[in-house]
Amino acid sequence: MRKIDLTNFRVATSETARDINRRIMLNLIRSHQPISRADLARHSGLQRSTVSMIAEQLIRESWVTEGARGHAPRGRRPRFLHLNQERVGIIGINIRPAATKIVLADVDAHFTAQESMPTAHNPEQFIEELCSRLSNLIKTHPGIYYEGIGVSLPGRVDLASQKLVFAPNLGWKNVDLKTPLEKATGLPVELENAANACALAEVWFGRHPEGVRDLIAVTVSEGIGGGMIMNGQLVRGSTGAAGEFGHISLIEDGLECRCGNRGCWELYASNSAGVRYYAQAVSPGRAGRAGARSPESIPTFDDILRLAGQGDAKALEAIDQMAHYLGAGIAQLITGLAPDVIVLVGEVTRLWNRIGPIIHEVVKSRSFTHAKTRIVPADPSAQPRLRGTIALVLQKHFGAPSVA
Amino acid sequence: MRKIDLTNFRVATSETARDINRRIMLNLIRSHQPISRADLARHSGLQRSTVSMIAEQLIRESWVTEGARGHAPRGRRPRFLHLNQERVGIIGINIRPAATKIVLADVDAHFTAQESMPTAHNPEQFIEELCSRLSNLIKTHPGIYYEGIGVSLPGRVDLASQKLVFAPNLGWKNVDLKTPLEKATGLPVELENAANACALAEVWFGRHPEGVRDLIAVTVSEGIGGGMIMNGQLVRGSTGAAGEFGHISLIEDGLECRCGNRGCWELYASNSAGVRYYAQAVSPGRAGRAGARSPESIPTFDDILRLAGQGDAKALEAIDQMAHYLGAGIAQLITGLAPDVIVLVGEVTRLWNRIGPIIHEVVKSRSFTHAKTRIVPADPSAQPRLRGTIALVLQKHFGAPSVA
DNA sequence: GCATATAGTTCGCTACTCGAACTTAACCGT
DNA sequence: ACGGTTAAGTTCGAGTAGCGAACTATATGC
Repeated sequence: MRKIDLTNFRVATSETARDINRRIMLNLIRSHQPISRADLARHSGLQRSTVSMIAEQLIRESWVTEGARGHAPRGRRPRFLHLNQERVGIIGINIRPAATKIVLADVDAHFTAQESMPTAHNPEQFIEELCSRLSNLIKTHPGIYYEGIGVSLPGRVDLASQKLVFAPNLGWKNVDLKTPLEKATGLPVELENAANACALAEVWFGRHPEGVRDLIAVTVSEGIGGGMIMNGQLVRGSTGAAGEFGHISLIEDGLECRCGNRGCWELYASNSAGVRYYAQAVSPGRAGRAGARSPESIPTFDDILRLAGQGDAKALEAIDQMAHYLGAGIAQLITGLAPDVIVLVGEVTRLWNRIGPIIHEVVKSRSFTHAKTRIVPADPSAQPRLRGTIALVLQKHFGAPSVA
Repeated sequence: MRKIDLTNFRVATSETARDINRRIMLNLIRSHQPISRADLARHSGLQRSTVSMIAEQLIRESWVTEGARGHAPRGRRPRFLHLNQERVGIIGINIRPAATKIVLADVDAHFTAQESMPTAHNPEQFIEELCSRLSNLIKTHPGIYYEGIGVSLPGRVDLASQKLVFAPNLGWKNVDLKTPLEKATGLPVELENAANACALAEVWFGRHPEGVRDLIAVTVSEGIGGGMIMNGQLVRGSTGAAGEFGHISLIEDGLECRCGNRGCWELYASNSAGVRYYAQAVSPGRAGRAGARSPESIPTFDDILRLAGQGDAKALEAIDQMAHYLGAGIAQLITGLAPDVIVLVGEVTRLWNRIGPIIHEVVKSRSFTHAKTRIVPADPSAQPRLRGTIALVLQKHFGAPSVA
């Protein structure tokens, strides 16, 4: 039960009922397609007449198409409905320090076009390049209803201004991406933190049972990020800063973090931590700064993953240590938030066979709660960040209507 | 934007619009009373005719009464509407190990009757006694529409079965309170964990600005409990176990907790911890179990609070240490969840002048986020747990309708 | 070819909101 | 005292939506 927000509510009009039932229909078609009108009526509890009216509307707006006739043992054969894959185009943009990916996706988050571009250090320059690529993408793919643009960012977005507040890995501060992109394309733009995008992707496209409404995505890369879905909706906190699990402190007097705190989770379980563990294992004497060594000799996290995959003892040790602390942090999340699912996102999940059992064991020994949280790795080939950007736009049509 | 739950949704009927607008009206009247129909129309954006229809309905159902005429500089004078204080009776029950309190409250959570009873060790016996007291309460207060019964419990309630899963301080396990109480009174019964009840009380009756939709209540007594409101609604997690912040681990290899984990927050910041700190300060040699001393010599937490209030150095030291760890835990909550407000509930808030600054300082040094979380003590005279039980029932009529 | 079963449509009824027109009730200046 | 002005509240016809019964369309099987 939600409290009505008197600073921001919407009254019901005569069209509200249709809006609600329309969204329910869209969702039922999405998850049961192909499906007949009669089955929709049975699943929803609405009258067949009402379902027919709504279906007609959805077909007119080409959200839905009427497909082949179905087979029935007796009686008139149903006419199946399904979502119109061709109609909807959603543009997803994933901005990362190394590169920015742009995709064109359909309603099922299948990518029909993909391209990559460098992420410029200068935001103005980057935006200019991005806008021209977007115009070009739209021009070369005509005949599509573009529903909007979703953007995933390595930083937090301010709720009120919709500006990127701070992205340490990009070196950007207070950048307004929304306005120029909307101007250049004429499409609505939704911005979201990368971890939040991953959480959305899992809820909307992940292979979780219906009824999973509390889910946490943990992104492990240079740092650790988090995205939370509680009661079926994204939790952003008062300013959009909720989910910064990378900076919860695991160790009271632990290592100093650039955030000002000590013992932050990401100092012990991120890819950077993995690199540090490996460096210490290789040369225990020179514990500490990896920067003290010459650049060539510093292995990347990818190197360590590869070595670990090949059975290198020291790489495995580093990975195991990371896994241990991943488990320790995840145990905290389970204790405090008791979600149905925690999804891990990041390169390290490639060694899930190795780290999965370690994580599960640590969690088991440290979280007493009766919550039966499943801990699973995200499929990296599914590109969770990009799929999240699609979910961001899809939500507007498939999400519960904002009412009261 | 919420995802529609296809396992549990409600379609809209022709009455849905009325239901939505009715709830909005009730909330507007609640927060602006006394208010005229015309002002309601202005605040809601509904037509005056629609407002009049709804108002008529609410008056007929005696949720609302028409009060005095207002004054206007020009034109017809408005007829003010306000909530009908007399009509609604909500019964609140707060079960604690020491005693159980029963209250009868009106719409504004003002208590019109209060009584206390011992909390029996045997749940069956307790329920029997409670039922007879409730029947008696209802009999002696006729002419009231009883809307329901809210119960606050020192333990977690299973979401599906609505049974009390486990209440360590009561020594109860798997107790079904709902069914017998509903049978005895004929009223709907809502159960909730005490910390969740406190969070609800703050959101519905607390003096926070409208628009506070993310709030955490932290209850400090023998242990530490937590209740979370995110996006304006209670977060219970997959099984109802969300909010067990007392068992997030602050210190990796800290003290062993009965939960099986180590370094749990409540071992360092609960009243029990305060008692331990004091014992250690008084006789540093015999660190550890307070049980080794004779019962008379063991000061209760209340004693320590009193001593600290009188300026006793060792009591103050114990309280300060508690405050330090309260701050450390709260910093974690702010980092991870970035709520608008954190409300502290418990006897220790009586020394807010002492502990407030310590908590704020620790939080400031440990949570880097840009979240501007306010940390405030709950007013103990307001009886947050009991008011929460009222909110629990009030929600049903004043909360957003469950739609889609 | 007729009984039966199921899918989908049509149509009158009811509930609801909108918005314009109308009624009611106050104040004010002459 | 009286009409002008203003705002509150009511009435009523139009539009939108869901319900449910009756109806049409189309399949199977004996």
